[in-house]
Amino acid sequence: MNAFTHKVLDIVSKIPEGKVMTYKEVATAAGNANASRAVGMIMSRNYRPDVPCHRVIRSDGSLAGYNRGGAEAKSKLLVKEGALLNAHATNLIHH
DNA sequence: ATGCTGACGCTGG
DNA sequence: CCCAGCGCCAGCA
Repeated sequence: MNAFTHKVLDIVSKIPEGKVMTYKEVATAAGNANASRAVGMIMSRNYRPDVPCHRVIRSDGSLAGYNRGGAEAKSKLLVKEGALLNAHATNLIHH
């Protein structure tokens, strides 16, 4: 994989519990502010257990997807960690 | 190599 | 507030 992808995985793996980053934030930190879309692609295809991809959400606060239990499990994890503070997004996922 | 796809993001109507 | 249209990039067929 290229440097960008590697960096993205590295950054995501370093997101502390209780905190979240947006796809854009990750993309920017990885060196390409406009590769937010690619970041999502990496998360969906290049998933691994050491990369807490559930802590990566959209800029608008919504959760996008999760390849390991669905948006449902993702929201539960975030709420549990105290990272999901957006009531609207939470409600959005929790029906 | 070429084209399409998608866990995105922003602007405009 | 909701929806449609573009631009961007790394995978994959």
